[in-house]
Amino acid sequence: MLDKRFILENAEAVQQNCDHRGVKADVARFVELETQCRALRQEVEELSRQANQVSKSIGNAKDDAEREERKEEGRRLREEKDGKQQEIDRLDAEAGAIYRSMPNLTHPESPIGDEASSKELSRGGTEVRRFGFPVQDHVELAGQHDLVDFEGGGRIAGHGFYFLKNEAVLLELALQQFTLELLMGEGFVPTITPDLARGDIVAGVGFIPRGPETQIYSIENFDLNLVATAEITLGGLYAGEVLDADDLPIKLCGISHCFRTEAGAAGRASRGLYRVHQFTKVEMFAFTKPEESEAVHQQFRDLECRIFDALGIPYRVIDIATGDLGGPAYRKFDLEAWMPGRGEADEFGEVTSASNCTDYQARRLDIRYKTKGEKGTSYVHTLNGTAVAISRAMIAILENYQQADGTILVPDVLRRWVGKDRIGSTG
RNA sequence: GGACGGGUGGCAGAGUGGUCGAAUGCACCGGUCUUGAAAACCGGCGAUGGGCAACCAUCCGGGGGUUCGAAUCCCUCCCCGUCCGCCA
Repeated sequence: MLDKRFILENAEAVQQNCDHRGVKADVARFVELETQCRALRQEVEELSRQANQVSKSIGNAKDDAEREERKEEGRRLREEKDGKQQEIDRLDAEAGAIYRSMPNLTHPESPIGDEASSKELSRGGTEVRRFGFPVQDHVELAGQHDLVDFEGGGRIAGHGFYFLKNEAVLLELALQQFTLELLMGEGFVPTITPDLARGDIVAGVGFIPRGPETQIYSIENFDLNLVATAEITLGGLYAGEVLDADDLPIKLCGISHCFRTEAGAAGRASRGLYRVHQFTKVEMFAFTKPEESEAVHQQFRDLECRIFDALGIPYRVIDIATGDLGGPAYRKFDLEAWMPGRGEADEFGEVTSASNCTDYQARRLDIRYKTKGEKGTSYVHTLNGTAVAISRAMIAILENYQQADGTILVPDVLRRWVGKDRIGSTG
């Protein structure tokens, strides 16, 4: 959510921002409705005041007749007030629909344009490898070493589900351990979050919990949804609360399973583990003061880079263009890892994403902070970033670390937990 | 899942139809006293929206209802606690 006052005072800039982001929102209409509502609210206030006065005067009415007369007057005033209130509710519903569709403001450096305008900012420390042998993709490698059972997953839950097996299981746990250790060293509080969340939390973070285009699975007969990311649970953690400024920034990381319907994604590059309905992810999340959020956003990006540098996987960092930003994001950096199995045309695949949502989510979730000795509260800024999404990291590891003899090396930093340095036998 | 008890200002905790936005205590802020601090005493102190201000409106878990009037009565949902059941 944007600040309504800001919209009223900067309608043109807000409209331009919506246009840049490819969002159809009639800002002028919103301003008109909001202005009407404000006037009506004044009238409702005045009627409330009068009605309250009448009610208070009933106690000292001199007889029953006067009492009845004043009751009638009270009834009349409340009725008039309710009528106007309904008018407000009607206008407000229309204004609210426009309001909710407005995306966050945008960082001045974000490239303007559609997906193709996104800008590469940098490359990771690991050079793209030249293979002297035919490259296999992760599905072939996983089959060869019995690491993933797609057929089994399909049988029990449908296409897009899978069993991890053998070293893939060890790799998943190793990735979690490695990432957690690194983040805890940076002051993140580790959590394992619920995998389900109530509808209001899901919506507050910015996902649509139900309906035809939803990306979210929901539980029948319960107001519960399978989370698409721990951003939902971590962001919702302090919904409705006023945090102490001295406690900021609060940096959390959360392990959760992530469930996505991937509605409408059929046909896109989605072989194997790339686009699945369930995976595990370690997510970073921060609540900050407004002036801190840019720095924390950079930190999130740097941590993502450190993780993939440590894993020895080549990647590029992308500054996402306005047309490709989700509603809550003010600015977004993606890491795209080199996945040689994807083929010449599209060898980089998204592995992480770090967004600064400024106060957009906080306003919707009502998360504020208060500075001791100062009056009033302000909205915090929220940030989220992928530390590691296991399924995609797994693709990158399998494909980048494959050897001429068909074995797969285990990245150095994971060997402690995997307990071996190579998947498959060289003999 | 069942029974009962609860959800009120930063916290604790009164308040069961009418000057209640709400006693009291703690915390907090200002002052007196003190070399300084503590204690004691005096004063202040909820949030949001509108207004330069006086002031006004709204807010007692969420939503709905009854009433001239609701923190208070009714319905409903959510959450917390205790006990019982079930269970890894």
